[in-house]
Amino acid sequence: MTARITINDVAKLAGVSVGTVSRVINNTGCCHPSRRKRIEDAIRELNYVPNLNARAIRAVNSNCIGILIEKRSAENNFWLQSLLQALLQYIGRTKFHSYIQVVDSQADLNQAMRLPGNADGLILIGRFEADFFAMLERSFPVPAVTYWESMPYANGHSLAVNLDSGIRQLTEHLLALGHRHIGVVGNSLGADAEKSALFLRRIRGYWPDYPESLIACAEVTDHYHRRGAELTNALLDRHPEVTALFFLSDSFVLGGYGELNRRRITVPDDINIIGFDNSCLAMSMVPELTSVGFDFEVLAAQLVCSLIAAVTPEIPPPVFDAAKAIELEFYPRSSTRKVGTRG
Amino acid sequence: MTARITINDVAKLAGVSVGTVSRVINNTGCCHPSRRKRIEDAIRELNYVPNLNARAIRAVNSNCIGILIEKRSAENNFWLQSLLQALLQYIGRTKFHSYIQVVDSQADLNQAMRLPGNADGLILIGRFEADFFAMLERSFPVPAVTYWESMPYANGHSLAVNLDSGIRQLTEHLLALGHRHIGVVGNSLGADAEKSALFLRRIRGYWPDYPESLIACAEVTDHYHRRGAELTNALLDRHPEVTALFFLSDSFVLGGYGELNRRRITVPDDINIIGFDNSCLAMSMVPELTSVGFDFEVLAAQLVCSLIAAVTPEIPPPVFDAAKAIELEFYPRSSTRKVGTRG
DNA sequence: ATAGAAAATGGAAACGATTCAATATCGTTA
DNA sequence: TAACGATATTGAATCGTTTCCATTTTCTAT
Repeated sequence: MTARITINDVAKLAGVSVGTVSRVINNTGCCHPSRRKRIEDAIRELNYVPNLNARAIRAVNSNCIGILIEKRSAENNFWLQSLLQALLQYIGRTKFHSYIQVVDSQADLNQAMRLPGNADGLILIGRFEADFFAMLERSFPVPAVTYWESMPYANGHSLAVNLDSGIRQLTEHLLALGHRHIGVVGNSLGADAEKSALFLRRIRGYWPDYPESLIACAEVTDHYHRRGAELTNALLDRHPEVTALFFLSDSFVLGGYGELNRRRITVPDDINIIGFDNSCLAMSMVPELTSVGFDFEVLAAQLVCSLIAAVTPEIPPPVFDAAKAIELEFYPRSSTRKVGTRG
Repeated sequence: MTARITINDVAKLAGVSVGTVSRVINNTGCCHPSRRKRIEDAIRELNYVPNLNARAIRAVNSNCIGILIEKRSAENNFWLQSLLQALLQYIGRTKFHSYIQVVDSQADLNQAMRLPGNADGLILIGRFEADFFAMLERSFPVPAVTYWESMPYANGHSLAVNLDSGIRQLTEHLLALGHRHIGVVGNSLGADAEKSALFLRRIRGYWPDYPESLIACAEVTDHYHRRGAELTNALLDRHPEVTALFFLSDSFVLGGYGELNRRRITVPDDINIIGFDNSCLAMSMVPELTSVGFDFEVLAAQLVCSLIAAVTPEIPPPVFDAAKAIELEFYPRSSTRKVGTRG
């Protein structure tokens, strides 16, 4: 385990001072071309890589974005992977680098001591406790962004989400295909509650008699798959006439799908299904799942852009207008089809 | 954006020197109880959090484990999430903290400049190019562990995997249930090739006439789900007599499952299916997927323990014998059942 | 009460980078 | 050629921490 190569080694080999090397690396100030070449050669020859820790201590900004994921959000969901991928890809196109950290917002805040805290700004994914924000504000006073849930945090900025327009698109899609008996399977907690309420209001606008019993929601905190199967089972017993199922979270889809297979009900021939989240599951299933959800590339771009804007006030305004609400996109795929038609 | 609180602030408030504060925080050396309490109070009052960057520069070890994920492995697979979760959980029980970084092993190695490189050791997930190891060896001379694939890297250590014993368990399970016509769906590239070869050898031990046409493998680099459906389709056309399907990677399961649904073939009543990887998909499907794969908690423990052992030679030998090959576990679930029985 | 050992503490160097003030170099013009 | 401004470069201070060494305090045993 040889010693790590430092900027001093480079300076010595190139026969210049460390300050000059630093300036060449960061492209700040000028440098004589011949000298610059000598330094760059030395860097290449030694395989020098700057120590980002040392840089982060001294420099005003570390060019690092921290991605904090709430622990529970890291479990039992299929969209996280897609979002992370999009975030990392977008960050990769900027001058920033990033690290990911999973934090347990409920646990003893002492564990927060483990936060590297060298980031210029934070992207928060999932729902954090208020205590956590308080700790963040005191101990890591850097800008932060999230979406959906607002942040009780001075340096925090939350992107608004236009949930209702997504629900509207979905409702209109199903109605346009000729569906009337649309069942809903989901959680009665958290975001799902908001979704089902919006859906109910929407569909009653078209069909005032839509019965609440078509909505099969229960309090679910784990075993989403199994509960998805159970809820689907109960719903189909209660309303055998349903022609479409709306799963409020993709986590419920697999269970519901299994129940359909058990009953030898085929998608989309016998029944249409639609998900929510646009997770990787939606694209991986066969037939592919029609879904409402974020365009993760857009969401990632929004989050990163508005964070960078907050971190470096001198840069021009971000590509995306952070003040504008994020729209949910509608992704029609092969799990929905006009009623009565066959593939 | 107030200034960050440093160890100096704590020392001033507690009326001691920074050295003493540092010693109290790190529990190194002794400290008078009354003074210790005063310091701890000051830390609490100021919400002081040590700057891990500064620590990492000075200290011989940063108590940080870097998790490097090869980019392609982060896409289109369902086991990564389970493994990461297990890794983070296990690391959380040690004195180490961690960061995750997705690196594109194929991209210009300049992007490697973005590696924080403050880690005491690295856990590598996925298949990296040889160039990457060379870069790692020169620029980040810290111990690293991975599994399955061996590492052409001086400081690297790869845990061996006993693939064959996992295949044996699976084969014996299916034969014990009465299956003879077992179809295989998977990739003809990479690890899947190894798996199918081992399976073929195994099953011919019991059933010498097992025809190679039951193995439906093709070169797949993306759209695993769709290819899974296509391969399953072709296989069922060719061999309508199959009573069990072995999916070499869980990525193929969703597509295959969709094809079964389309044909109104029910699992496990009409056909049994078995996966490989023990991904979160296996537990999320209904019926739950019988699978062969790593017990991710064990794998995570092995990886972390052997890395920690490499990082701190003075600690007692790890809980797990790093020299011993990792066994694949067999997880019987409800997607397999004795032939001819009904639920 | 006191010597000596043990424990606790303070002060300063060091880690590897950036950055700023001071200095050196260069090219241009009077 | 000397003076000047512009540009390059150096050297040192600095960031927040750990760690070493010297010093002071406390404890124990005579």
